[in-house]
Amino acid sequence: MAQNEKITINDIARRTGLSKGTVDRVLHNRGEVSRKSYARVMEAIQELGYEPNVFASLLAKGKKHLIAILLPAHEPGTFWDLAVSGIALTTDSVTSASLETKLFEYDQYDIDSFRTASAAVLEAAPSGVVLAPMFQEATQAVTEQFQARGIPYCFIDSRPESNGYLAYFGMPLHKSGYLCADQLTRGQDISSVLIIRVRRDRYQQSDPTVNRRAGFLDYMLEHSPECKIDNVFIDPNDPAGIDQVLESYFTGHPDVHHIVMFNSRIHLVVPFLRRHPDPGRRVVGFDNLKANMEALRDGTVSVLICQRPEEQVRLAIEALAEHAILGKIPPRKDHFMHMDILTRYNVEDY
Amino acid sequence: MAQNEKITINDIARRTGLSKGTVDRVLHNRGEVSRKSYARVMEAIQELGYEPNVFASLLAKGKKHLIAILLPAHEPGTFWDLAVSGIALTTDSVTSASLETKLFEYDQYDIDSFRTASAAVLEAAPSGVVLAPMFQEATQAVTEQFQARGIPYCFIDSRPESNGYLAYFGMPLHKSGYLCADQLTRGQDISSVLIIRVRRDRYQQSDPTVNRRAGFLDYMLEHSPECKIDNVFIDPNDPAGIDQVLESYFTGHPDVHHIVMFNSRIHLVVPFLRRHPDPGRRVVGFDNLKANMEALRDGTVSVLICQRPEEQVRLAIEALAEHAILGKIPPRKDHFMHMDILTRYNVEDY
DNA sequence: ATGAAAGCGCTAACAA
DNA sequence: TTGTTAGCGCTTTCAT
Repeated sequence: MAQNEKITINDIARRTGLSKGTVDRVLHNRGEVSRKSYARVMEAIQELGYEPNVFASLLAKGKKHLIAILLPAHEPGTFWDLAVSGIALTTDSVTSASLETKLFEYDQYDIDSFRTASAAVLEAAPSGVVLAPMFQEATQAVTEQFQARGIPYCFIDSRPESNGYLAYFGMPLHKSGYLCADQLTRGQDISSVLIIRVRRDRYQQSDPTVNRRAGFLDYMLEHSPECKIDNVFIDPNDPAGIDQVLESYFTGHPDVHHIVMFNSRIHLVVPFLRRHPDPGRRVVGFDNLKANMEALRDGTVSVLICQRPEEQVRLAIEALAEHAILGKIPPRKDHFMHMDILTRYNVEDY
Repeated sequence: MAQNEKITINDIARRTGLSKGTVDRVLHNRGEVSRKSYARVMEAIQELGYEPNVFASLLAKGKKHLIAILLPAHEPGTFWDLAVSGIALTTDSVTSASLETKLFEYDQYDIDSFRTASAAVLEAAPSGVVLAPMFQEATQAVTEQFQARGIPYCFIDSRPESNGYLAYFGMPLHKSGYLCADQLTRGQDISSVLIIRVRRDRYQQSDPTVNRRAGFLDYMLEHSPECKIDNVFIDPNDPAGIDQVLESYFTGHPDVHHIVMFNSRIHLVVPFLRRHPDPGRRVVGFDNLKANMEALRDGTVSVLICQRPEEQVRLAIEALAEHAILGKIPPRKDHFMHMDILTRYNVEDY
């Protein structure tokens, strides 16, 4: 397959009787080349099987590419904290010599902070940006800017309906709800489930959990149509309130042993569950937050469905890097990541 | 953190009043440098915060590193077929410009073919080798050769007791048996299990499944001590015989609904199971062979526990590459990979 | 023990 | 439109 001796642009210059300069021009088709020369060069490239030497190229241009990462602030122990930790994974030490990443954070409950952060990204004029679509219109607005300036961008976690992105890396949401239901019920008939939800304010946020919930309900309808499904709402910032809500629910429904939560915050209810043990209980949540994993270890949570957010950002960065450095376009746009099932017996090496 | 302007060996040459040549000598400490110069250079490196430019380095030496992959022949649809497919994952297009991989295959049932393949590897004088320890002594023998010649090597899948390897990537075997038992029983009490085993000949092979089985039995002892555990042996090359064995077992034990197999070949019994459906049956196997995944999809197999062999070889190659190109030593030697739990509801995106 | 100099393959600025 | 040339940062050979 590989030529025995490496073909260089010198070889193809000689072969065509043109100069390195001209060859380089056609290689990066930056015009200023006659049709005829162009054709000759292309032909020689084919025949000789020329392949550019990335190292030489990178060395010669000596550019550092900037990849901007635009995400909600990563409070320790949150989902976004996990995602951010993925930035470090791009240590592909070689690539990294010509890559620089910069994190732009915003308050996921404050659309203005998002706008500010977006402006900063544009200001930085990166070669690519990784982002999660939190605020629908505002996201739409920035990405239009990106397109106008020819800056490629990748979505992670979820993905708007728009179409100009280079690639998307995330979990298939509807399916994840389906899987979640199967894990909760173990494929057996159950009579009642409690869904714990976070009260959402009118933040104009997109809510990825609605699809998840839909998947869950679809499964239940198909497999356990008789099952009674209750919903309860909690406020993440009010631990006492959480206790109260659960306390009152469970005194009213001592027979409910199946609990599920569709976002990453199952850990919020763990303290209550720990104080009210129930050997017959089964709890399923999402995402490998540290607090969640701990609850898995001690058995408070039965199953966690995870999506490796770090991998998602790593892959997004890599896609962008390959695009910036080598001009590659990912063959597929949408990359649905595998959903990992975590139990106490396989958490350790995650 | 990063210096504003990139520091080069010229900078440090100038700073020390020495030449590029000398600086290079200390950088790669290849002697021929006076203590004094050495110290001066080291000091300057510290002060200026010099970091080598990988591209320039690679360009200048223009060497291609060869990584040898020494594995059992990858009959399509087998475990090793999956592993081999991981070689392609090392397309880290940048790195790959200076990396070449070569696959050396042998018959896993023929120790002589292994010896021949090993010899070929040594002949090729690679910069690193990835291997799985199939034959204990023979493996010991080659790796000693590797060490003698300063060739670093990584184990995948399993790992001998020896110690000279650069890194190991594989599944925690005992734990995988434990997890397997939990998935089979769903944490509930069960009264009987059938373990299907492959009759092993006296091939002097190492058998990774014994640890797995041990983990499984430990779990059962702890959680379902009353459970009756049967074993049945099949011959992979005799489909008719397989049917017969199962037929006769199940007519004698119609009450056994839990089936498990500790190697990657659960697909061997799938045809029989398909012909004898049992809605109450639960089957757990290992590894994402195509045939296994199919059985998962149609419900014949309930759960598959997988270890991403492709990832293992990718990681091993990368470790070797980093070592060869950049002289990096992986911080950890043993990398136990996460065990993926696959059900019909999350196979699709695997 | 050290320095000088010729590349590695490609890019980009400048001439022609 | 095309050719020439000076690097990019590092390695390596050959003098000294």
